[in-house]
Order: sequence, then C-alpha cells, then structure tokens
Amino acid sequence: MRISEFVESTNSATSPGEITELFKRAISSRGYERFAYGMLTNHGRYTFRDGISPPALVLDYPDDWIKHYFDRDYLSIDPIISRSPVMRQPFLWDELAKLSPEQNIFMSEANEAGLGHGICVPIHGPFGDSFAISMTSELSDADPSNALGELHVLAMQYHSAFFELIIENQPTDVVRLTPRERECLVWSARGKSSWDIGEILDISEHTVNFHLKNSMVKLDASSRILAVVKAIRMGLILP
Amino acid sequence: MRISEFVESTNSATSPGEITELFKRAISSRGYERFAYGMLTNHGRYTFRDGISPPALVLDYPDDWIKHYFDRDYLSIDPIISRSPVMRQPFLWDELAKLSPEQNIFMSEANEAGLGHGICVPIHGPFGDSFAISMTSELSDADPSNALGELHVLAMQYHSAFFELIIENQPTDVVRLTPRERECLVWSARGKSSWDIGEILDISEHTVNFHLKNSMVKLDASSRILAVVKAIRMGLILP
DNA sequence: CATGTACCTGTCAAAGTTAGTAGGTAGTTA
DNA sequence: TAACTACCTACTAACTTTGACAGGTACATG
Repeated sequence: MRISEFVESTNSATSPGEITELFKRAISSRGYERFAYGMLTNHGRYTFRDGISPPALVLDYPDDWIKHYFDRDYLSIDPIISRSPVMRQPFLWDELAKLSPEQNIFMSEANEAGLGHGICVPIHGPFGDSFAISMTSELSDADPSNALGELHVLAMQYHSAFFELIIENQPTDVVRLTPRERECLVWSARGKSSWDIGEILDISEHTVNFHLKNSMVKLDASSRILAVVKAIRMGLILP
Repeated sequence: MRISEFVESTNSATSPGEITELFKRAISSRGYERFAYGMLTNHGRYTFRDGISPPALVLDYPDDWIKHYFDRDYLSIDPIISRSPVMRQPFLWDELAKLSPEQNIFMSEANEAGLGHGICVPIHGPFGDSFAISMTSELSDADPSNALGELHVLAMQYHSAFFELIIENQPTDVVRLTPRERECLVWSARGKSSWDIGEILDISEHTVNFHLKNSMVKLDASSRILAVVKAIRMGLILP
C-alpha cells in the first residue's frame, strides 16, 4: 500500500479497528508483522471511547507474551517504555544501551517470545503527552534502515487518525484577555515577580498585581499559578 | 512527488536547504506555494547549526510581510502561533474562531499580503518542544480537505528530517523529580497553596515548601510558577 | 454625551512564597 | 560498620502575592 493511500484511507475511516487493520496491512507489506501502540503519559486528562484502556491502546503481540508482560509488571522496567518519552526520532530495540540486568533479561525474554527485532516510534502530543508505537519483525536479517523512514511516517499517521477517533473532545471555555493581562501572565510564566514585571513593562508593581488579579478572575483561578496554567492550556499565552 | 519518495530523499539529504527545497516542491505540487516553519518553545536545550535563529527556522513568506510582521511584533498576537502549541491536529487559518480585534486586523493584513488560505500543522517534541509549519495557498477556491492529510504527513516528515540536521546535540540531562515533588507540583498547578497541599498529602506546610523549593532548583526555575510551567512542558506532570 | 472597554495608580493587612539551615530514614556500596 | 545516596520532614526570617477597596485617563460606540 502506498503511503498516500494509507493517509487517505485512515483519515476517512470511521472506526479505530478499521484504522488498525489498515496499519497492520501497511507494515506487514514492509516486513513488520506485529506492533504495540501505547499512551505512556496520561493521568486522566482524556476520556476514551470503546473498550480502550490506557496505557495500552492496541496490543498486537502474542497473547502469552502480553500475559507474561503484565503478570510480571514489566511496564515499570521495559527500556523501550522508559526511553521513548525522551526520544525525538525512531530507534531500534537493538540499539538500546546501558540496560540493567533485569532489562537484559526482559529483552531476551521478548526475543524468545518472537519479538526479536523491533523499531519504536516515539510520538509526542501537546501538554507533554507521550505515545509509542513499536513494530517487530521476525526476520533476523532484515535491514531496518530501508523501511524505517516509511514506518516512521506510517506510525505517525496511524496515531494521528486513531487517537482522534478514540478521544472525547473537550470544548474549551471562551476567555478573552486584554494585551496587558497577557503580557503580565507571560512574564509570570517566565518566572518574574510583580516588581520585575513592573520594571519590564514600565508600569507600577500595583498595576501588575491589578492585571494579574483580573486575569485570575477571568480564568476562574485561585492562584497566579493556576491562572498561568489555564492560560497556557487555552492557548491564550505562549510559555 | 510521491510521499515515499519525499521520505526517502529527505532522510538521505545532507543539508537543511536541500530538505527545504524538497518540501517546497512537494507542497507546491499540492497547491501550496509558501510556508513558514518555526520553533515555538525552546527551553534552552538545543543549540543550532548554520545561520538558524529560533523561533523562525525557515520563512518562505514574502519579504515585506516578514518585515511588517517583526516590525509590529506580531509574534505576540498571531493567533496561529498561540493556538498551535495546544492543538493535536492540523487546522485551517479560516477556522480560527473568537479572535480579538487586533487579531482580526492581523489576519486581514496577512490576507492582503497574499497569504489568504493557510493550513497550520502543529508538531510536538519531547520536553514540551512545540513547532508549527504553516502552508499557504493563493487559490481562494482551493478545497484543503483533499490535500490536508498528505500535507500533514509531509510537514511531519519535513520537521523530522530538517530538525535532526540542524541541532548540534541532543539533550542528555533529563530532570528527575521525586514522587513528592511531582505531587506538590501537580497540586500547585491545580491552584492549591502550600497549606492546602500539606492537608491533601497529610504533611506539614513546611515540607511542601521544601519539596517545591527542590523542584525549583532541579527545574532551574526562579519561581513556583516557572517550575510548574517547565514541569508541564517537559511532560513531568500533567495539568 | 452617556456607556463601555481598556488601561493605569494607589493603600493596607492577611495570606502565601522563597531561601536559608538542619535532622531523620531506608537502602546501597566500600 | 561507615560512608553514601535519595528521599522526606521540619523550622524561621525575609519577601511576594492576594483581596478588597477607591479613584483616575483615553478612546471608541451608540
């Protein structure tokens, strides 16, 4: 399947299962049979449709390996899970360095379970959301560098289409800040005190407090911190 | 140019300029002539090669518009810039709602400068890095929904290949917070005072202050507010 | 010209934050 | 067992924010 076909068909799909089927076909034609798709940071910000239970979103690994994995609480030591949130680019499982003894055992158990050669594509969302899609090939002599670029793009598109379908979208409140209120919040978010901001904006400290107080009322925030967090979350200021 | 060709050629390119040329060709064949590529948040973790000066990474807009934009400090009111960091999916400029009067003036000025119909692709990296790629078409009757999926994928791949080439060194020093530090930061971000947090966690107000102080040192933050903002941006806590 | 919006200035006391210092536990390593 | 590391708890003094008040200018709109 060509990438443009994959993009078009996943974007017009109406169910998560349909998108997953398309992804399976796309990666298997490139030599990768199995995959796992997880959300690595979620503390209740999103609500999900269907029977999806984070952190695992889709697990297409052998059932006995999945059972073994969760029985042993491997989520907490899995080096792919811990590395992914700080990686910008896809990486190969084989390239993971500085593993602990338990992690080496984990990796060899994964190998025995038929998940020898894997690629992990880290994906990042707004608010520090972190996702990972791992794909595995049973061919030990597969050269991953050929397919890696395409698998990267396919994984990003899979996530984009899939995640959009499974989350309940939350409408955002409408708050309008004045330019001064925004400026004061921005400098607050950069760590400045009221006195500092007064110097920067060439207004009195009292006036800065006045603007920040008004922002807090508009944003229904009980502290300057919450006001800044809400303003950032609503896209009203840029940190 | 097919997407797979674009992926392969950008991944094997050796200069940022080469990648940009490939991107220009790829989007212009889909009806989009001009684009801008910016880094919207930089926490000082990256140093850049060549003559690249964030937040602007590549500006392919008319020179007089770029001059006008920076002369008027439009970076601070540009609604595309402020919306992008909180968006997960690409969005159309025309869909931006609830603009302030200045923002409406800004958008009509952009229109007059030949940047009428635009698509913005938000891109997120680890550590809260936020990027945006905007692409514009001069055709007023262009239906963006056909091309949007492909432009999304092209923009993500452009960023992936380009950014990898222009950064000097990957950040290695990952901030590690203790559970108590995270808890205190989370409750701070929810608007609670030290005393409140002490009640919630059943520890003294003094201890809460101690943990928040240590978080501030770890995060190199001069205030509790900045510590919370950085922790959110780095994905250490969720708001 | 009245009305509304945005902006600016000020006071004051109560409440909250920041920057020091110091002691304790638990597990690890020499 | 001593030294080390990571984490948690606590105190005080100096400083900053918050909340409730009262009042002012400038400018655009009806």
